[in-house]
Amino acid sequence: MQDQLSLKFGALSDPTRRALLARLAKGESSVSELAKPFLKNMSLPAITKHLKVLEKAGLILKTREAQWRPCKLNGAGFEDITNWMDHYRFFWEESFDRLDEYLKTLAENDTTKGKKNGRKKQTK
Amino acid sequence: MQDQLSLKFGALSDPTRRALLARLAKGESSVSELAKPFLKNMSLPAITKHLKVLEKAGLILKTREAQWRPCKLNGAGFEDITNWMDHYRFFWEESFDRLDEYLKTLAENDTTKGKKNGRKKQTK
DNA sequence: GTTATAGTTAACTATCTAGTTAATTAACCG
DNA sequence: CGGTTAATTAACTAGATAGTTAACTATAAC
Repeated sequence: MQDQLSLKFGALSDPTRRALLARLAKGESSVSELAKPFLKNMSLPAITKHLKVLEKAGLILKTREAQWRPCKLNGAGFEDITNWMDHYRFFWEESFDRLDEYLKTLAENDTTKGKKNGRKKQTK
Repeated sequence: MQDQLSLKFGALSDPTRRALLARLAKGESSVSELAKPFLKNMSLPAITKHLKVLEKAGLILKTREAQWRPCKLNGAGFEDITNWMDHYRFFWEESFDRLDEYLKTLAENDTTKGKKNGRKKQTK
């Protein structure tokens, strides 16, 4: 898995790494601070490795400050995956349209009028 | 790697699978038709496996028609990854803003000295 | 039924991944 | 200096992944 896009998607395919990113989305943080919530489930070297994967993928940046290694999100690192995703956004939205149509059909048989297209993200 | 999001990102972390999706974005296709461009580099069972990964991740749908197994994109399967990405879109866009500002700075003092904060990590 | 086409499954292998513990490097503190 | 804190590196392991070839299933076509 050598190309950047594969490295990035690969990096995102692990829940621990996604959780680390979520934490970093709230602000810069040191390795041990980042590790804290995970130390019940895994060791510090495991976190070091996860961070290295994220760094190689270009999703985070690591700097040095005394004995700490503050990490932060690398916003620019999300560009290419976002661009890739955008090619498929159409299909996803289309699937909403089809759902809309289906619901409208249901609604019609119900003598009720359709509500207007509530396309929303967040389904969590 | 069990959760859906991990399955999806994992599925996307392979260039062959992304190429298969790109092909399917142009329309439904059978397994051997999909496989054709890859048969110089890998066997048909390899493609069967890749398709299975994509199917398990919910990114494609496979049906039956006589002896063929037409595959197509599952638009709805892209929803959760798109939603996940949207949480980070802000950071990516922010990085554009910073770049803008930086370029503006350059433009202003054309005779400048050093770069203030070397962005390392290429974007390739 | 036999043969051809489309695709999957089985069995195996090499490499990668995600974790471990133990040892090591590096910076700071008194 | 010696000790503490922060983090990495090394060496190893279990299990997943991506590929192989060979054998199999299923539908169609004669």
